[in-house]
Amino acid sequence: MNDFSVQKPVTYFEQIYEHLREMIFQGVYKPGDRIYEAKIAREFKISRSPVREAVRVLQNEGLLAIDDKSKITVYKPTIKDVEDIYQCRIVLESLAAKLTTELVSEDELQEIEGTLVLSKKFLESKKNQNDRSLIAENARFHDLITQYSQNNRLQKQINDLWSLSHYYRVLNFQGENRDWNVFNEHQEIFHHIKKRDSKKAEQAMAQHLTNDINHLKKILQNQSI
Amino acid sequence: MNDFSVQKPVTYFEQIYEHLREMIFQGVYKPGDRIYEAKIAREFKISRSPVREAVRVLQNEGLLAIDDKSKITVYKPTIKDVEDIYQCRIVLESLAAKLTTELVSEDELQEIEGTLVLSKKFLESKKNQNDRSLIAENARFHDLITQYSQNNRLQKQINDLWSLSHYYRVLNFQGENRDWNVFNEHQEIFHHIKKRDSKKAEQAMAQHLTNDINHLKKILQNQSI
DNA sequence: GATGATTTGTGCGTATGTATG
DNA sequence: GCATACATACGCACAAATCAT
Repeated sequence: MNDFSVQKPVTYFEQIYEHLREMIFQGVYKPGDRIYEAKIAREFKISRSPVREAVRVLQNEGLLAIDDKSKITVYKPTIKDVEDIYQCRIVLESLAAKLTTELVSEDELQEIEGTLVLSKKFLESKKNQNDRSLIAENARFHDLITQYSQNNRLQKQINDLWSLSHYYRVLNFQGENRDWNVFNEHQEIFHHIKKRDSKKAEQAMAQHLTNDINHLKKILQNQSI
Repeated sequence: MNDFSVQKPVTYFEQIYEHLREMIFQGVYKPGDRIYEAKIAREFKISRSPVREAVRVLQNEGLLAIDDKSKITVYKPTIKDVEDIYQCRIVLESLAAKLTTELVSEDELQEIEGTLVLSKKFLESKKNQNDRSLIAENARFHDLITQYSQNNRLQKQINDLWSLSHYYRVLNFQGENRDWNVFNEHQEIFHHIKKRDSKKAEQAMAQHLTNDINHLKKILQNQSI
């Protein structure tokens, strides 16, 4: 007996949707860049129909903007937008931290701890700035806490916001010791989760994200982006 | 000189998107109902392309579900889903109440108070159950508070959640005096906003929504929907 | 501006899959 | 099982709007 079963082929729509998302996250498409339906369709040798559908969805999510002349561009958040996004993230991710503290299993705790161990390793061995793997590990920390909250809707809401602030994630680690500060804040959050103190976990998450946005604002002011 | 300028014609896509949303809200399409792209296209004598795009977007929002056989149905939340949605609404709408308290103008305060005055009128004159205008006025109360928070992202997040729980909104007013209780809770929230006590406004909103979901769960258990 | 090349909005046909008798 | 009806996924064509020359 085996578990083989025929899978639904992934539609072009889904593939293009994921692809565009990835391109935006990885910075291949940068904020403000123009996107062409037709060009993407040609690139993958498919018709424009599935591409159009993907574009509409990404626009609804906010990752793409379509102006009154139907010009499609990659979303470029203003500073005010980023502040708005963070205000939402603060309350939603704090909720996630609270729920996760109440529900997390031992195995899951280990998973979270794993990201901290790795982060520390990266930090200590790090000579170069803007280490991608560190950023990824930090993202994973937040992501696991979101997942373990066992609230699908919360997960989607947080993910959407997360996507929208992708552009600023890298900036967040610039400046004196912000990387180590983030690490310490993550450790504190984890500590409270492990101690099953949901109230403190919630507060630590809120504080962490508040620090994030404050730090980000300081950096953005300096380089007047 | 006048301010005339030519407007972009509203695309079929947008019109269909709004239309489907409305149909779902108004209960013309009920949870679980199947939807046919082709049928909608025929109904409005347009092609299926714009309809497809609208359907994709609504699926992404969660209002429509597309199963592994591409069958399109109206989203039917489980009780767990509703609880998840409310957990999110509680933190987001509390944030909205807080922000609005800090930012609201005198005119806007009057707008909010207006919904309370109308609600009261409807309640007192009401002999029949499930008064549509009362429900609409209550929705407007929440909507104004969300708007006046001046956080666009928050507004979109709350609106999406709101859409997803539309189906249960009517149930919320069933049962002994729940309609009056809702009114009193709204009045309390308004009171704190007017007094510019953002902390209390926030708490009152959280309490109100907590009462809502508890009431809803009680009703759902009884009729084992 | 006028012209030609793109690009988007929409209509429509075909292939493939699913349900039903 | 088979044939028919119908639904969706995708490709393609055309018109109108836009942009560059």
